[in-house]
Amino acid sequence: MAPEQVDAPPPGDGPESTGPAPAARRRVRRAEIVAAAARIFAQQGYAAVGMRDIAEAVGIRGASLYHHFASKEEILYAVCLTVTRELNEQNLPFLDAPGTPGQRLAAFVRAHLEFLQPRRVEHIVGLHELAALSPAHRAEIDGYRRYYQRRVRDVIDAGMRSGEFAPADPRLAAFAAFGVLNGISSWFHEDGALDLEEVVRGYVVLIVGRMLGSREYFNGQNS
Amino acid sequence: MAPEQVDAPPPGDGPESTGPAPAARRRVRRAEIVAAAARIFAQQGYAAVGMRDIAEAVGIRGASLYHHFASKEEILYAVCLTVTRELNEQNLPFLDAPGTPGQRLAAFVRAHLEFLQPRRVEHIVGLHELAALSPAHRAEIDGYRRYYQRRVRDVIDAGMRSGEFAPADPRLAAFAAFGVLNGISSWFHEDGALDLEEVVRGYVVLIVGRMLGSREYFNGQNS
DNA sequence: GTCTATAAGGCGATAGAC
DNA sequence: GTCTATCGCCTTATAGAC
Repeated sequence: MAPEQVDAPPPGDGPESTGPAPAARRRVRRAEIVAAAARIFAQQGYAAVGMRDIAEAVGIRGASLYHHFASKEEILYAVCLTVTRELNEQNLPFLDAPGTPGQRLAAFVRAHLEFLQPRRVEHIVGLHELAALSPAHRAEIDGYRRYYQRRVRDVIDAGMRSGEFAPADPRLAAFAAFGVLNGISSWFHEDGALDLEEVVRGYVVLIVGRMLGSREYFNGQNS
Repeated sequence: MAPEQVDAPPPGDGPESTGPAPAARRRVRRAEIVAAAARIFAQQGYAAVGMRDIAEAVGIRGASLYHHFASKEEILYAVCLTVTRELNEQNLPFLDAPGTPGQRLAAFVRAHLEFLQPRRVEHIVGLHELAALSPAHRAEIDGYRRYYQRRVRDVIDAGMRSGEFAPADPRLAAFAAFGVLNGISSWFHEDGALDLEEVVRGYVVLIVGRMLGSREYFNGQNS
C-alpha cells in the first residue's frame, strides 16, 4: 500500500491554471450551443437545421452535442424556455408596480420591447417553432405565454373599468396589442431606418395613448 | 386496312361519361394538392413535412406528386404565390375607391380579415415559410408583400397630411397596423369565443378609429 | 395519372476510443 | 469533452411499368 498523502494539493493547482470551475465551463458551453441554435433555428426553421449545423456553429462535431443535450428537441426547449420564462420574470413586475393601468402598461411596453431587442432570434423561435416541442414541453411554454397575455389583458380590463381607457372588448384589445408588440420581430433590424428608442416611444403612444385611449400618452409627451 | 370511320364518336362518349375536360381535372388536382400541403405546412412547418405526407392527404403515392409539381419547393411556391397575389388583387382596390383615407382603410381592414378567414392556413405558410423558397421565388413573393404594405402606408400618410388621422410616424403606424392584422392568424379560430364579424368591427375601431385617430370610426358606429 | 422500385444522400442518435 | 465511425431510418427525386 502506498503511503497516505493526506491534504496534498491537487496537481496543477498553481495560480496560472485557475480558470473557471468545470461546472461553470459546462454552463457556458450549454449557453453557447443554445445561442447558436437560436440564431440558426430563427433563420432556417427548426426542422431544416441539422445537429451538424449547430455543432459547426460552435466549432465541434455533431456527436459532441449529445454530451450537453439529450436530443435536438432539448436544445429547442432550452431556447424557448429561457426566453419565455425570462420575459415573464423581467416584464410582469411592471404590471404590479404603483401607478394607473396606463402608466403600468406604458412601462411594460417599453420593457417588453427593450428585453426582446437583444433576444430577437430567441423570440422568433419561441413564436414560430412551438409545434416542434414535445407535448409536455409545449404545454409548459404555453402556460407561461398564456399567463403573460392574461396579465396584460387584466390590466387593460382594469383601465377600461376605471375609465382611463376608451371602451372596447378587452380580449380584442389585448390581442391587438400583442400583435403590434410581437410583430416587431418580423421587421425591426438594428441598422434599419428607425432605432429602438424611436420605436419604443412611438409604440407606447400608438398602443397605450391611441389604441387604448389613455390621454396621458396620446401625444407622446410622457413616453 | 380497316374501313375509315370518319367522325365516329370517341368510345364511351355517352351522356353519363361527360365529366370535366382533362385540363380542368388537372387544375383541380393541383389545387387539391396545394390546399392539402398548405394545411400540413401550416401545422408542422415546411421542412418537417415529407412528400409522402402531402400525397397521403390527397390519397395518392409520393411519387405521383411529381406528375403535378417538379419539386416540393414548387408546391410551397404555389401556396405562397396564390394567397399573396390574391391578397393584392382582392384588397388593394379598396384603397383606390372613393372616400376619405379613413373610409378606404376601414373597408380595406374588413376585406383583409374576411379574405384571410377561409385562407388561414395559406396565410400562415405565406408568413412563416418564406425562407424555404428559392431566391427567385422568394423575391417575387417579397415584391408583392412590400407593395401591399407600401400602399397601406401611403394611405396612412395621406390621412395624416389631411388631418383626418392623428399625427404619428406613418412607417411605425403601418407596421403596427399590420402587426394587428396579421396577428389574427395566431389566435383566431372559428369555434372561438369571438366570431369574425365581431373581430372585424372591433379591429376597424381599434386600428382606424383609435390607433390612427379617425373620429368617424372611434366609437364603432360606422363599422 | 398513378403505381412500384430504387437511387443517392442526409438525418438523429449511439458506441467506444482518447 | 470531443473525437471517429457507424447504425438504421427517412428524405427528395427518378425510372419505367401499367
